[in-house]
Amino acid sequence: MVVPSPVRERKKRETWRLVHSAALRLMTERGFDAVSVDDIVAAAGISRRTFFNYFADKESVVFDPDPDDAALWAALLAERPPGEPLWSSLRELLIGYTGATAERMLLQRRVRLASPELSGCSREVADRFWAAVREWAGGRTGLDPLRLDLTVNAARTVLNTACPHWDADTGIAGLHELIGAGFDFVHPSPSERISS
Amino acid sequence: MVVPSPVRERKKRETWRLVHSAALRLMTERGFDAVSVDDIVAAAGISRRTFFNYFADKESVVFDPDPDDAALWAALLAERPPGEPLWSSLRELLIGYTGATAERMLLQRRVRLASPELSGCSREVADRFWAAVREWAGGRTGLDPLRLDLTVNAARTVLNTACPHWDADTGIAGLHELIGAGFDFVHPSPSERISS
DNA sequence: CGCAGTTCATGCACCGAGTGCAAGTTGCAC
DNA sequence: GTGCAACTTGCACTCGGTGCATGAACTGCG
Repeated sequence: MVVPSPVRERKKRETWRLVHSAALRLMTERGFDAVSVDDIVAAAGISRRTFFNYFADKESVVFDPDPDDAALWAALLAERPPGEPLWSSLRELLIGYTGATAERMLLQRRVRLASPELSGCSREVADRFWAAVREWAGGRTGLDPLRLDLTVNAARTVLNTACPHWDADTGIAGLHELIGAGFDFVHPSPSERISS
Repeated sequence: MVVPSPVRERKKRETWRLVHSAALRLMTERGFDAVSVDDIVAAAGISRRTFFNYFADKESVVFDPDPDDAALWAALLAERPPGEPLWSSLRELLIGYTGATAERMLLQRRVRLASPELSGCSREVADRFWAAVREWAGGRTGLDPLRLDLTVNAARTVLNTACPHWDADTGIAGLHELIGAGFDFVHPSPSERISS
């Protein structure tokens, strides 16, 4: 992939957002299962096949990050100070990321409320995000792979646990409070056990 | 459900195990995606429709607990001493459960190795198990719902993180070592933060 | 401008997962 | 036995998802 020309890229992002917003609008109205891919492509004015060029599957249209998000989280990762403990970095990262994508967090929350059938699905934000986080964290700490994964996955669990407890009326600040409380509560720490 | 007659129940368990073992045998050979439901039912000698009477979907045949497991984990939960901290209870529970179902853990692990397409699927053991744990924990502690969920989900994360790191050659003892290390490392604790 | 190369959208045929329904079979209680 | 409930089965159908081949749109270049 040799950096596509800006026009193509712009169109792709436009189409992505068009399909995405059409899908989420329908899903907040009727729920995830009650909206078929054909409904989505009809509403978005594209072909069924094109839908699957943009999204690997139907769930992805809910959970995939915006095309611009990769740049966003890369920036957030880059601005973490060198010596900062991993757990603190992850907290700030999630605060920053959810803050910057607040509208989409709220949208996703609304879709979830309208779609109880999605309750088993654990990805509050996309897998690609966490893959990037995992890779970044791997190059920054002397932690062994097990503890590294434990830490990153614990952060993911904090977010995934906080989201269902979030009352959307409290706004993104309410979510941030829950995330903060979760990070304080879980807080993995190397061999700092209180009682054996 | 008014306690079914023993013959019916025995037959159901037999069929469950028949289908389950046929499915997992095929999947360890060819991988999850390369085995269709039709393959499974042909190997098990039942009808396609019956398969879906036993399993909600194809993934369930890998991850659903054995019919007897509910009794097993109920027993494990019952034998936790009254005053025991939740985190310790969860650790012992997972040690006990994975120990008692060691063969199936090893089988699942083999299926996963043969099926990279399952990597995104996060349920190392079934959802019903964790639902039962969550309910049990809820009646045992003064923790608020958020922290309760954080604790239970953290335990789940420990297991889900430990499993991919597990070298099956080390046997179930190797897995238990990883689980123990994970529980020591994560260890959610109410406001016991080391550094602000 | 015209041309070649690439990217992308689309239609089509197809596979496999999962469901609703209605009819048949099997164990159960009396 | 008879009647009832649980279970199995086949069938038709919907929907998610893919491979492929074709055509349109955008690209850089002379």
